[in-house]
Amino acid sequence: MMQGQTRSLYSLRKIPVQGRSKATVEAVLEAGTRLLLSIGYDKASTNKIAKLAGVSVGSLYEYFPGKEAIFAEVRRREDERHYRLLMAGPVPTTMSEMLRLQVSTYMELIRTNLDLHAALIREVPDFATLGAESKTVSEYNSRSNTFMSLQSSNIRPQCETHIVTELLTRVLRATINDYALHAPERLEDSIVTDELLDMLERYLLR
Amino acid sequence: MMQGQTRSLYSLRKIPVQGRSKATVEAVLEAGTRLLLSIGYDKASTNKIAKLAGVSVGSLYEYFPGKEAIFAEVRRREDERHYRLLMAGPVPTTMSEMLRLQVSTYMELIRTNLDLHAALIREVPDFATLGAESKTVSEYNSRSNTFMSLQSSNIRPQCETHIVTELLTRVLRATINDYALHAPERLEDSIVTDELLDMLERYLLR
DNA sequence: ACAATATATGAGCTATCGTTTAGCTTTAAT
DNA sequence: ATTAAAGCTAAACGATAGCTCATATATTGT
Repeated sequence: MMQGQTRSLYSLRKIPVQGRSKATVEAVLEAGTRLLLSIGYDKASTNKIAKLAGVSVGSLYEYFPGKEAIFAEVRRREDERHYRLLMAGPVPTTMSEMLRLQVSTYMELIRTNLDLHAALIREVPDFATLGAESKTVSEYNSRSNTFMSLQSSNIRPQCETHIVTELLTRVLRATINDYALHAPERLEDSIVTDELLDMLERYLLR
Repeated sequence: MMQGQTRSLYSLRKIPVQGRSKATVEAVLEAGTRLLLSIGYDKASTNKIAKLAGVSVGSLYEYFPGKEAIFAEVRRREDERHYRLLMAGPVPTTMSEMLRLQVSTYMELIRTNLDLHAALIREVPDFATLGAESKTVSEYNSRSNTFMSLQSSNIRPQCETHIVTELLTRVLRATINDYALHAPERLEDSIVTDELLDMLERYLLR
């Protein structure tokens, strides 16, 4: 009499196999994004999303357990795009290049769709996208880990390296997010990028 | 035939004058805080808040235009507490002391009521508390501005000082917020405070 | 051709949302 | 003592939320 496992609020309920159902899912994601931008997270109900998508609510619930899952999926795709951008350019060879890659890539990601990212940062918790690591993500992570262990001797701070790495990552992401939400015009100002980078470099390097 | 001005969604609709109405407002704020912690922002409705406060919804709407205003007020009070903490200790005399004051005070503020602050950071937009600057806040700000202009010659970065100040402020706040939300246990680790402070100092000072 | 599976529909359910209102009680000022 | 202002109550409104289900159609594999 056991029911099926309790499913995550943030993942697909079932994966579409035929073409039309894939189209349904895409339409829902598209409409969800549009509504997120136009009326905001709170007022974007599943009914409205389905209507705008030209799909029945029933169909929506076939694939998504609720609206959180819709936006989590939108975010997941942006994350994917982020990692692809990180992999796209030349491979960094120095710590300094690595930092510059991180900063400029994340800035670029956000700047090319500022409103969407602002909404995602505000509304979609990042644990929503935890779990299922895509191929791109795990590939990047292993590349990154290898790089870090090679560079570890060039790092100034004396405390445990994972503390340092974590700090850098958080400062970078949180700060850029903060600008995106509260002072987006600054993201156009290369001085801010430069100063942030300068700060991270001075901290990290001898 | 003009209606009264459209009021802010985030400020009190009318200020309580008698003792019992002050008690009503306090009870609402208290209940709001409790519900925010127990069931979260989304599910904390005005009806539930009123019920828990032992007050009728009507009374609640007498003073608050909606639930945003309730939480905005909670946040305003925490902000006030923040500024009072900043003013409480000895006045900093060097840039380095100033940075340490900022970091340790904000950490302390958050750490003493982590769950509440996490919820506020997540849910209550900070523009909600804009406008009406309390006496404490404006007093602190003028003290701080005076200090900064005295110290400006000791600052390393060459770009405009308001860019630098803004960057420091954002890095500090956003990073600590990020730890509060995603890795609160780190806030207990003095190494993190030290490293963050180190980063800010190295950036700012010669 | 024929099942079996996948997909789509949308009316309609229950619950709760935010909010107003009419009437009642308490307090303060004269 | 009277009265105006301040405060309080709780029922009730319409709107909308999330979600299900009975039914129907499309696709697939054999």
